[in-house]
Amino acid sequence: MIPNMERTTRQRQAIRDALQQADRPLLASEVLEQAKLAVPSLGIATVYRTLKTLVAEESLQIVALPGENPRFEFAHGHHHHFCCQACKRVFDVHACPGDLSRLVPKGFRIANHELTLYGKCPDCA
Amino acid sequence: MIPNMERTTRQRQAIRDALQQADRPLLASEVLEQAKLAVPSLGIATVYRTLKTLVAEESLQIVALPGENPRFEFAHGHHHHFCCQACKRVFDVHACPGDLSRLVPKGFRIANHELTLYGKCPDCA
DNA sequence: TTTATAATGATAATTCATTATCAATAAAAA
DNA sequence: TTTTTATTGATAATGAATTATCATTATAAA
Repeated sequence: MIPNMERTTRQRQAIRDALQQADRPLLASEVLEQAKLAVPSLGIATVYRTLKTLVAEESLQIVALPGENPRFEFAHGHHHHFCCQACKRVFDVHACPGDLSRLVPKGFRIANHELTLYGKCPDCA
Repeated sequence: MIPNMERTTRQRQAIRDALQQADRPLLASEVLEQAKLAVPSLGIATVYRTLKTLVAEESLQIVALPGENPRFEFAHGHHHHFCCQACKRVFDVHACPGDLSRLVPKGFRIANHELTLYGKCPDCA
């Protein structure tokens, strides 16, 4: 069901490249769009298949923003995201607000957190 | 298409009550479950219709957590959410980390932010 | 009450992202 | 090369949330 990628194909390489070269998480549709530049015949089914395999082997992380379809990026530690309200692109934010335990009432135990910033990116500001 | 609620009905009252009495945002399914206690015949279509109207008139806010269906709560200013990994309930967090502009590179302009905390609530800790 | 019609609720339809199907293609072993 | 079979891609199917339909019911005005 999930192919284990025994063979190297142009399609898979193009999908990896698209994700590697983007410095931000990509939607499946964005991966298709980018990878099509290298392999115009690429189909969306291959994109989903490959994303699923890369997630299964923990090479890719899923970035789920509120109310948005999942985005994908190669795993690289704890970080947050900035969503440009103009161009809709999502950027990685490598800084972190740190300990947030002061925000919750006694009794709540924080194990993790996700922060999404909204605004204008440098290109759109 | 979106009814403007000219009439008061038991169903609408039950839906309002469910949302008002919960101190946390509810899924459409949770609204149905709660409101059914008052009006057992209540159907899911009426829940969605009423939620849509209340959102349209800006009485309700939509709370979109990463990878989750939308939740609904009566509007009450800027706040954040805590998602219990055990019971899956979402709690309001009224504190806020404050200014986060230090987290983003020069050129990014932050207009808003959403913070989701994950962990165990007092009941589950 | 009686009447007009807004609202309900069962359920069919829709939407849309994702997955399965399968004949054709291509990677890599023989 | 030739062969084997993993992979592809067009597209049909699926799944799940939400919305539309419409006959029936109930609100509130007359």
